[in-house]
Amino acid sequence: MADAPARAWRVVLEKIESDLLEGVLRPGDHLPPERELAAALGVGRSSVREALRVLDVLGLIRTATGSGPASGAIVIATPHGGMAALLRLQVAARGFAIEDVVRTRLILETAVAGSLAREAEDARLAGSETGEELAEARGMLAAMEMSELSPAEFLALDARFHTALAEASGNSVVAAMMAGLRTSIESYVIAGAERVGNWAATADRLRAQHREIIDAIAAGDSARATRLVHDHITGYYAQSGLTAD
Amino acid sequence: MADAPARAWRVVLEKIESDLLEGVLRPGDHLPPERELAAALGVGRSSVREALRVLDVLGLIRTATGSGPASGAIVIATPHGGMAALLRLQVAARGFAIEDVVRTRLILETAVAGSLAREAEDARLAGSETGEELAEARGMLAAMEMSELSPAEFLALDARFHTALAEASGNSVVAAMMAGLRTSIESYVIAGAERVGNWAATADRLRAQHREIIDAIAAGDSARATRLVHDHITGYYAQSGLTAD
DNA sequence: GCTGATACCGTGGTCAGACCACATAAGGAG
DNA sequence: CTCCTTATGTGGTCTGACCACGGTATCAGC
Repeated sequence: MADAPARAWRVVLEKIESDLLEGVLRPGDHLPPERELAAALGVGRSSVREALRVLDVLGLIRTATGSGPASGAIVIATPHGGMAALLRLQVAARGFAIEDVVRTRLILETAVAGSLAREAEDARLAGSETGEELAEARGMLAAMEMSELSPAEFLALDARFHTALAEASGNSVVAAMMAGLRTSIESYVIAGAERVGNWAATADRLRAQHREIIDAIAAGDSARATRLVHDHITGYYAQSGLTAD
Repeated sequence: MADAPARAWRVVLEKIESDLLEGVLRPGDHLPPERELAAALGVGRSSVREALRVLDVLGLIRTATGSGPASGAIVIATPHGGMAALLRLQVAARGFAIEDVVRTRLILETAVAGSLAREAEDARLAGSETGEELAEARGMLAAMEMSELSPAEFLALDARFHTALAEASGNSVVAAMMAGLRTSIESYVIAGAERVGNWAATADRLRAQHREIIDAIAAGDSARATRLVHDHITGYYAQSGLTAD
C-alpha cells in the first residue's frame, strides 16, 4: 500500500474522531490536556495543537485557558461557525461562486418554507396547537418594524428571521447551512443594500413579504409559502445587483 | 470594546482571507514560505502552521514538501474535502443527526433533478443539443450494470452517480454539499447495505431507478424526475434501516 | 560540448523546551 | 470564618533545532 507516513496531526484528528464515534467522547466532555494527548499518541505538542485548531474552527471543540471545569478543550459540536467559515473562505478563494451560494440558499429556504407549511397543515388537521415554532421568527419580524434601523441592522434581523425559520423546521443540517450561506455573503449583501436607492421603500417591501410568508406558513399553504420565499429572495438579490455583478 | 487579544493564528487566517478577497491571492498562487509569513506578521511559525492547517483541512490550500514550483502552500479552493470533513465530524460528535443529513440530501437532490430536467426541457424547446452534461452520470450507470460488484463497490459508483448529477446542475455549492453529505454517512450506508438480505435484488432495483431518473431528466419531466429521486432515496434508507436506527 | 552523478539549498513536517496569561484551587493571615 | 496570597494546571505562543523531500546547480567523466 505504501501508505503516506501518517502525518502526526492527522493521527490526533483520527484518534479524536474515533473516540467520538465510539462514544468515548461526547458533547460536554473534556479532551485530555494537550501535553498528555501528545505523550499518549507519541507526537509533539505542536502537532496536537494543529489538530485541535482544526476541531476548534470546525466548531467541534471550544478551548479556554485557566483552570477549573470550564477550562481546557471541551467538545461542543456547534456547526454554525465552522460552516460559515468554510463557505466564507471558499467564496473568498473563488471556489464557490456567489451566484451558486444564492441559488443554494433558494433551494434550502423554499424547502424549509414548504416543510413548515406542511407541518402546520398536519397540525391543523390533527387539531394540535400550532405556531409554537414560529415564535422566534415572529419576534424578528416585530423587531424589524422599527423604522429607525440602518440597512445593516435591518439585514441582521432579516438574517435571524430566515435562520429562525430554518431552525423551526427542525433540521439542524439545513439550519447550519443556511446560516453559513448567509454569513458567507453577508458583506456582499450589505454592500448591495447600500446601492439600493430608496432603502425605506425596499425595507417596507421586505417587511410585507415576511408577513406574507409567515401567514402562508401558518395557514398551511405550502405552495404559496414556497412561491413567496422564492420571489422574496430572488427579488432582493436582483434589486441589489448581486446576481448580475 | 475590550477586543480579544487577537489570537496569533487568527491574525494569519484573516491576513490570508483578506488577501484572497482583494485578489492578491488567487487559486494556483503560492503562499509565502511559513517562516517568511511568520516574520512578516510578527508571529511564531507554529501559529502560522495552525492557520495553514485549518486552510488545508478546509480545502483552500495544498501543501507539499520539497522544492520547485509544485512545493509549498498553494491556493486550490477545492471544497469537497472540507465539507466532507466538517459534516463527518459533526455527525460523529452528534452535532448533526443522521436523519437530518438524509433529509437534507433529499432536499438538495430533488432540487438538482428538477433543475436538470427543466434545463433539458428548455434545451429541447430551443432545439439545442442536449444530454451532454449527463454523460458522466450515464457512465456510472453503465459501470453499475456489472453484476460482480460488492455492496461497497456498488455504493461507491452510486455515490459518484449522484455526485455527477449534482455537478451537471452546475451549482458548485450544492455539488460540494451533496458529496460531503454522502461522505459523512458513508460508513452508515455501507453498514446498512450489509443488513439488506437480498443484495442482488436491491441492486437491481437501484439500477432500474437510476435509469428511470436519467430518462425523466432527459425527457425534461421535472415533476417525475423529482418524485423518482425522492422515492429512490427514501426507499433505500427505509430499507437499510438508516432513518430508524 | 554533452551527459550523468553528486552536493546544495529551500521547503514543509515535527519535536522539544521554555515562557506567558489566565482562572481556579489550596493555603495562610487576620 | 473571611479574605488575601500563593500554588497549580491549563491553553497560547515563541524559539530553535533537526529531518525528509525534491528541485537545481555544480562538476566530473566522456
